[in-house]
Amino acid sequence: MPDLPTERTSEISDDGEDLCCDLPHNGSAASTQQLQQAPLSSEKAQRMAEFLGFLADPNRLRILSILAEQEMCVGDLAMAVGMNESAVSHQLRTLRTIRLVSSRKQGRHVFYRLQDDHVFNFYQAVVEHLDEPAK
Amino acid sequence: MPDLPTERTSEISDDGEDLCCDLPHNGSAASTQQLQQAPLSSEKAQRMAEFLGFLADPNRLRILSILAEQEMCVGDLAMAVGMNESAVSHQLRTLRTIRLVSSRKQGRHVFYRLQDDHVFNFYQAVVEHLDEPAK
DNA sequence: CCAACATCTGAATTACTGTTCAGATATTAA
DNA sequence: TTAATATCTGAACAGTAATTCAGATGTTGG
Repeated sequence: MPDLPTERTSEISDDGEDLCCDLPHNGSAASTQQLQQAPLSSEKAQRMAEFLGFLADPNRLRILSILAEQEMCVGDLAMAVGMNESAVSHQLRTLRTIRLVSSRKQGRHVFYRLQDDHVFNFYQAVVEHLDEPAK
Repeated sequence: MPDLPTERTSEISDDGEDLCCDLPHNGSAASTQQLQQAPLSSEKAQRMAEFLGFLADPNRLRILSILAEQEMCVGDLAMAVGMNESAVSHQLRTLRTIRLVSSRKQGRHVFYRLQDDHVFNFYQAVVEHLDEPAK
């Protein structure tokens, strides 16, 4: 894990009386609390984190990047991303569970594809996000 | 990242519809591989996963949701999200390290805010994504 | 100076997640 | 039917990440 060079360059030291922490923190919860809309509800934050978490894996992203182009079966996917089939199958189960992909069976093969345009669009958004220049 | 060691040596077995796996997988890579573009490079997938992974935590999202509204210091953030200050500080260090937030020091307080509009916009995109109806 | 406060840090514990392994299920050809 | 293929599954393992804890650093007021 990267570490930050512990930057501690502050010369400001006027008595910051004007903003929030005029009182000791643990006693003045109420006064502090009225200042904004509540943070993301725990429940919603949970859903968001879950969704992002499912996207936040290199191998899953590579799988999705392929499925964004074309439908593909498990074995070929495994080959394309360089994982063994069991691992791919596990990941696909995950992706299927949360409805990021759907599947259709044909003979002994199971073909996977992105669940819908919504998924595709979001995937594209992330790609473009990181493609941006001067990041 | 291991390669698939499984050996498949068999024959064609068509069931009337031809898509990919007419041949055992490892022999027919070329025919299978007419992907328009290679899957996401490992390196890029890694970066994407890293970025998404940093977002994929309920507490970090709640912190960001607050900072999307206004600058805030550590103690107040801790109170707002219901974590102790040490945990928040750890998370903020993470967020600072990857440049999702920046900070300014004022007296004994350190105020955090979103690093830039880019971060804000992406955060909003995720929020809207999950706000969508009939998901 | 000292005491209270705000934040930060490292280490340890805990919790989570992805992969591997061994084997189960299902489909098809011979 | 059996053998080969394709996929799936659960359990164990390994690596990673988040939280807690105890204490360190820096800041302000008395």
